[in-house]
Amino acid sequence: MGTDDEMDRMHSSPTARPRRATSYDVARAAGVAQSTVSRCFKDDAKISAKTRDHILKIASDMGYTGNALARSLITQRSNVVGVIVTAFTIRNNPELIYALGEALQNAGNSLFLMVVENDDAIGASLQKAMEYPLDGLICCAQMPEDWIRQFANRGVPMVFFNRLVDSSLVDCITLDHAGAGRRIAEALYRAGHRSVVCVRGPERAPVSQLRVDAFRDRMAEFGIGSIPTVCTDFSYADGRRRFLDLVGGMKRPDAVFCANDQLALGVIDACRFDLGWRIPEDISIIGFDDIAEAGRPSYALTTVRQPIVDMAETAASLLLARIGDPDLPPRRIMVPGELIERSSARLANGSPPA
Amino acid sequence: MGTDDEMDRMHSSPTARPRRATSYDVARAAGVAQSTVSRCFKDDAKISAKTRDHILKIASDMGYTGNALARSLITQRSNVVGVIVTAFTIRNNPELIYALGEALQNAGNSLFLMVVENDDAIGASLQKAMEYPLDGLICCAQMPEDWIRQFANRGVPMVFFNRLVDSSLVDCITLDHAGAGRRIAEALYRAGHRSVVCVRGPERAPVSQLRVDAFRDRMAEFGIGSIPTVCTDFSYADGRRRFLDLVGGMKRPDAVFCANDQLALGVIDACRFDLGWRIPEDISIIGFDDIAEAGRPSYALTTVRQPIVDMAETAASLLLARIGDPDLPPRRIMVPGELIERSSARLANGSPPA
DNA sequence: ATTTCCTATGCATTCGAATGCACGATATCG
DNA sequence: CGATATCGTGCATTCGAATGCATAGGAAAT
Repeated sequence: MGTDDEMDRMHSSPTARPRRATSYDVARAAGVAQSTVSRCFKDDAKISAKTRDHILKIASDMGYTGNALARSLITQRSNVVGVIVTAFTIRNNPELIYALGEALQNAGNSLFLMVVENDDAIGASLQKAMEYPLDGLICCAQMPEDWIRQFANRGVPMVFFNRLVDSSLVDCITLDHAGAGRRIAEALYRAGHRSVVCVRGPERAPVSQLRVDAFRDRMAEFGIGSIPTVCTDFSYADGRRRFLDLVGGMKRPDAVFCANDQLALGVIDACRFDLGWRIPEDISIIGFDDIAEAGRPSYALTTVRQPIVDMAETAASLLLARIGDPDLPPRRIMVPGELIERSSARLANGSPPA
Repeated sequence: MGTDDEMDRMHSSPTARPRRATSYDVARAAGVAQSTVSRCFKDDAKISAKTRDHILKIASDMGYTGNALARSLITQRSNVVGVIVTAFTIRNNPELIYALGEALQNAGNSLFLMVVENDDAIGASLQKAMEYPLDGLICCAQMPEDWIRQFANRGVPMVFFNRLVDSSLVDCITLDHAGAGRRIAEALYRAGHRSVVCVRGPERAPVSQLRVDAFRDRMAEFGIGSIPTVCTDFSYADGRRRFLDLVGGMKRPDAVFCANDQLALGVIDACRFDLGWRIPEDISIIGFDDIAEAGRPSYALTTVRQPIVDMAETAASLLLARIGDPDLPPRRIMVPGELIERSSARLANGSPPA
């Protein structure tokens, strides 16, 4: 014979969303108090082995699982970390997402992902991130100062990834984009290249700015002041197209510096398939990032390696450390980019190109 | 002169995590009840314009934001959707994550991302997903039957992506992998290819199985029963290496069917750079997915297009629809794969290869 | 057998927002 | 001017788990 309770449940409307068992349900079934059930799932709790086993058995029979929401509400700790990424980052560095996920999950955290079209469209995501009591935030996009202050006021630790934020309230990890840009300028100049062009990313993309501006500044120091440059959306197709537009009206340049590898691949294909130029005999091409395709023999792209997985792991541990101790001094890590010499550019010391 | 309250805050320990303003704080400051503050943020609430403006002003001054946790607890609706993806999916179809994120975010939902190394390592993520009261789940990995039943029991709508689940409890959307596999077999056979090999994904990867098994079955129907096949981890490097192992001990085959494009790119490079075989004159190569690189002139890979962004959007709307109405009949959508003919395979009717 | 002590358990409160209900104030009508 | 409807607000409860405090019960010590 069922109790009234059971009858109630059986006769409830078929469309009613099934209710999950709560600690009260388990407590009632086990003949103990709710607090005792709660204590079953804490390691340090003082509870007799007998009761614990009894309750655990019943809990598992009923399919009971703690409710993370209720728990977070009372403990003031959600174990959820927000991650903000741009469309570009997802497409260009998918590995980053996976590495962040692994690192955070292994430390017992969950990942609240916010995707944004670009750095300017971050508003709605930040609003969401505010309403959700996140334990921390890893941001791979630019964030306005006042938002940073708001998060800081609420004690939400933040780590910026490839965005150097000028604030003592947050941690940063970034590649040394500028340093690598200079390095490339030096390498090209030393190898005798004098007529150089640049294929940038979007006008306001910080990463592209840093890379290309440093390159141009260093070249200017070498006396090479005029460097034809074109902006793109960072994609293969746009790189190919705009490069063709750029060189359409000029003498063939010696070398091209591209703000990322996708662009460089586009430029390579433009040279090979549209212009009939040989690489690197006719023109040197250098990219940035060292994505998987750059290493393939069809492209063999000379580029700067961005150790994205290492950086992701570092970002995660920076954040976890600060969650553990909010009073840590702000840290800003700058990772050097390694120049990977393949065969898309003549970099060896030699006679200047004809 | 500060009030006592202010003094308290200033003298509190520097390590104390700052407390965010609650609806009670706002209520006190505005001289109203907490319930009135709460009503300010609901559209349908009956509240005078005057009070609303007054409260909203104070709320914004105090930097008040609703607490999504507390709200979800009482409304039984979290507006958070779980997404489970494998490492392979992230690497191979990063676009999927972005498209899902966009679709879900535009509908007012947030994304709870769980990354898993492969289909077998899904357990921990499912545990997390259970504890979190998610409004729904999009799963791009295989899930054991009993877990599916558990989620269903709790009324969590689920959509499987590229995993055909034999359960009336969930929705599915998947490419017609088998159909496309057969299609490729037909195309190759019709073009005269008789000596064919396969480069598969991991032994137990469902997607690889469907594609390759259907291909082999169809070939068998044509009387081509023995098809040398090798398993890989789905990566470029493994594809290249294992293909070389495979063909090392045999006469050059007419054609290769690869379970995905990464593998096909590896095979192409193996032919070109390791074996010196011309494509497609010496050998036809067909891939699967139509990733970005497949379309580039350096590869010009003939492949099956998987419309991943469309599929992601469909998956999101399937889920949102079911969240809105749990009694919808289970739907299983099978998307046809379009054969994209580029120049890595001879498919035109012609004389059989020498 | 009595006291002491400790362990295991229950009780009550808390986290922050949503909401049904009651009630007071104001507007509307006869 | 009084009766009634309407609108706005407050009160109290709820969601589900965690935890400080009180206490019952048993074991150990005397």
